[in-house]
Amino acid sequence: MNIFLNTIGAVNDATRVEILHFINTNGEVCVCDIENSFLMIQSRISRHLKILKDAGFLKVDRRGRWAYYSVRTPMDEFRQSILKEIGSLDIKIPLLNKGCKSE
Amino acid sequence: MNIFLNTIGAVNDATRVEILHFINTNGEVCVCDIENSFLMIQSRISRHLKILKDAGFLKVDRRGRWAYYSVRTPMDEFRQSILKEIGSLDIKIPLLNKGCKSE
DNA sequence: ATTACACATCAATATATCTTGATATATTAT
DNA sequence: ATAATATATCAAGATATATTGATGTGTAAT
Repeated sequence: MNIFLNTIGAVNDATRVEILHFINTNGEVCVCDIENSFLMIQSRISRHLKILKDAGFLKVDRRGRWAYYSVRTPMDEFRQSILKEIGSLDIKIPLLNKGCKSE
Repeated sequence: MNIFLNTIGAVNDATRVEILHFINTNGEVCVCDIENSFLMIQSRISRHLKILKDAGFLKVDRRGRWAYYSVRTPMDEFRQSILKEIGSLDIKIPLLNKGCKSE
């Protein structure tokens, strides 16, 4: 039950649904890209990414000073059905706006 | 987005997941049966049933002074996948304990 | 070693949600 | 009409969750 509620709770927030859809659409992005695209402060983004990661939707790959987030693969059927449903909604997400000052 | 969050929010609560699983297991039940099986006060049950109904998981059939709740049919693929996932969890639900004082 | 950037976490506050008891409404039997 | 049962809704307090700014950690360049 706890795992279920954790999974469900992660997508029970408009901001997280948007971020998840953004990553699912754009593929691997780093935190500063999300920060720059959504115009939200970094700590807020970071917190939401942690929740989505802990719930099994995202994975992180740290390379250098950046943390690259992407949709976790492989993914179980239930989480896939949630992703599919989110994809079918007509959610407005910002354009990818690269935010890292050096690379 | 709002419909999605409403659907998700309805199953983002242990009590509601248990009630939903209970109805999915036992078929059509009336409110006093749930009240008597779960040993919860009536207003609490009623509130949760309303949320599950408004989220598209349950339907009501009023006959006489009773309100009979059951899983809504037909049900879209996404809600079905949620029900399926809940069914796969190992959720403890009480035995059906008929509670209506007359019938 | 120092500076700059990327990211994570903490603590306080704000906001939303759940629970509960009381109260209201509706139906049926007498 | 009155009483009893079934159900719904309201308002208050309790609890959980989100947001924010500050602070901490790690990496890379100078």
